[in-house]
Amino acid sequence: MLKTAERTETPDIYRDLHSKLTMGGFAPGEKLLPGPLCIRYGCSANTIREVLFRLASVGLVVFEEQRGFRARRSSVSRQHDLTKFRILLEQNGATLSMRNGGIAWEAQLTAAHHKLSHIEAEISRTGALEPVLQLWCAAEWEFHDALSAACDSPLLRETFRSIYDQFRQQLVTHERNFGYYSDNVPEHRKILDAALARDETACCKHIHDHLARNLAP
Amino acid sequence: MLKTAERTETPDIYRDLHSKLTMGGFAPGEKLLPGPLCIRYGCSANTIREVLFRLASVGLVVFEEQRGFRARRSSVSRQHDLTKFRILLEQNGATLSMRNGGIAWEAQLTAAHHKLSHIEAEISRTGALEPVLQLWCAAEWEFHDALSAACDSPLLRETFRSIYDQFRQQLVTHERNFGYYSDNVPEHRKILDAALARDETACCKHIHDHLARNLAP
DNA sequence: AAATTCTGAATATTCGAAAATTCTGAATAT
DNA sequence: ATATTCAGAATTTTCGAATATTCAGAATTT
Repeated sequence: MLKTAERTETPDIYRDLHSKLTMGGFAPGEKLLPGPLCIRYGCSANTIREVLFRLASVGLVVFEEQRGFRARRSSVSRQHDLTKFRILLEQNGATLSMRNGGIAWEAQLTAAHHKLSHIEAEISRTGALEPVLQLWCAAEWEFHDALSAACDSPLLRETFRSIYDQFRQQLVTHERNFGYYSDNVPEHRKILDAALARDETACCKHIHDHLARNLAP
Repeated sequence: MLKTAERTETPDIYRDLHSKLTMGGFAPGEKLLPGPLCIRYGCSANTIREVLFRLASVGLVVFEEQRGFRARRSSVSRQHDLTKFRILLEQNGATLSMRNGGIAWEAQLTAAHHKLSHIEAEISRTGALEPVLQLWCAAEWEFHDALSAACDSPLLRETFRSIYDQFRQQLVTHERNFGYYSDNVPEHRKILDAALARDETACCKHIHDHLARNLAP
């Protein structure tokens, strides 16, 4: 009924922190103190605590009994682990989609790729990622999500969402360009073509190659 | 410092509810009301809420904005999804373990199997699962966990733990015997032998066959 | 010097109650 | 009959304060 102007709704707090965590708004391992966050969002410690528990459940935040919450620490081995696990899920999701998916899936995947390639063409042309960063992130997720969209496994998709976000969170701490590479354009293309051609082997290979550079350092 | 006799520690509440949820202590979809649980454990609604959030993060409980917590609903399609995902993770974890694992892993796996087969022999002999139910559950988990123990992927293992528990939670609602089958004995044996022989194909096949009956109904 | 104990400050957790929301079923209207 | 409205009850969510725990550095002891 009565709502203070500065009061932020709980789901909004969740979204805002989620976005900050996946876009480099916190340093790896940084303590997430209820105090300052209460002030920032105009709510009580309990509400912050609840939101942080929910972020912990998708792996972006780590909770330790009696010592609060931290943004995930980053490490090379974690980067590798996330990459390998992501490859596993994405290859499997795509393979199942290629088997189950029909016209609707092809349309969804093609549409997602079209949006993404349009944005990536823009980035190549201007040479600047910044102005379209939000758009690019959303489009890149949408494309990769669409790959698994017809796999018919809620568990796989939910797990993939979580792993994708953690992967992204990890990446922004290591790389300057939020994980954007100019090679993305042909790579996304190859994945799309193989998927539409129902070439499981090729599609898995291209997914692997697309992500493999994160296994190097 | 001063602790009431009936007061239960938060980690204990978590463990107790976790165990109830995976052992059929709640009906599928049953509402988990803070009120009664507060009384049961002698704590405030907030503490219960926190524990339920943590159980939601491992998938045993479902949280819906403004309408509280429920034990997971069960369905055939969820059973299938859990089974397929579990097979994927377990095959992958075992395969990686066979490649990375050394003597220590073999020893751990053998030990886990030895315990498990001892208990299962006991069950076969007496025909009664009940008296050793807790032991059997722990041993069955330990064996399946040991399969992935040397896979060198914390993410895979953590995800597997969560899926295994949800699988179990699902099973107890459909089956009378908590998922115990007399065929378990030879099946576990085959998995063990293939793993020790580093026969990846055979091991994956036996893992699949061991779980495949959950894809039927 | 190294280890241990103390101590105040900072932080995390829990509480009991207030506020907001959803649910239930009876009363009314279509 | 079916649908809609509307209290009252039950439940969820949030709050502000009280309690308990951890942390960091000074003081003490080995």
